[in-house]
Amino acid sequence: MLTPTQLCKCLGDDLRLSLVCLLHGQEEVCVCDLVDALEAPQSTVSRHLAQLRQCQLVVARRQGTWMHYRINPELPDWAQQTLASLVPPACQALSLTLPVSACCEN
Amino acid sequence: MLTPTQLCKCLGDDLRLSLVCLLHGQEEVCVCDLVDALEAPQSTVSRHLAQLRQCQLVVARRQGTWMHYRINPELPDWAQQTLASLVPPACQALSLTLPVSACCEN
DNA sequence: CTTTAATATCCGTATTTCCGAATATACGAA
DNA sequence: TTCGTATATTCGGAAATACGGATATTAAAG
Repeated sequence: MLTPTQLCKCLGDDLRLSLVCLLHGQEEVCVCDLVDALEAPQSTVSRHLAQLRQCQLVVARRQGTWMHYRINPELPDWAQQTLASLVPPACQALSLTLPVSACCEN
Repeated sequence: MLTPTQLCKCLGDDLRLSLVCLLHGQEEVCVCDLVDALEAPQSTVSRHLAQLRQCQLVVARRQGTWMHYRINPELPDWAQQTLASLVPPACQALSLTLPVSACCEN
């Protein structure tokens, strides 16, 4: 189960916080779009996504070869509220452009 | 200025999150009480407090040889809201007993 | 000035975290 | 099958972080 310390560890890294911000804005985003948006190596993005998955912060859905990620909709209330407080200022601080443009159909 | 990533880094450690929880409950707490409450070496507590101070998460007031810490009352709204969401579940997850009993007379 | 108490800082070591190229895996199409 | 695309995992090294005993600093008291 997700603890406050774990959540903060997850969010205490620019790249992971960026991922969470990008996902927070919309239903689902696929990995290739995240790689594009962050201009980071695919292995780096994938590794951080795995970490977020392990904490249950995000969930993944496979569709063919694509993986679609989204914020875990079953997050406890305190975690959802934390994200709600943190994401808007984080988007600004990290200069993220939302929403992510979709490169992969669907 | 405090960024969301920095705040999360600060809170992403059991001992620092415990400190923040203990402080969030009351006006001011002095270092000796924090050391008592956490049963951690004084140098460790002091080092983490320095880190929290550096991020402006807490402020200190000297009174004689004692130092009294409190949550920075001028924290931006998003940070205050984050603490409000995070502290209650953190207190529980970290099994913290509040309030801290005062060993040093004011 | 000396001593004592409270707190901060230093510093060497141990641990954790991060990185990204290389490689592996999963899947659809031919 | 075999190939190509999307994504995940591995792995060795670099960088950041945590630890706590020893020491320094600060201030009150004698």
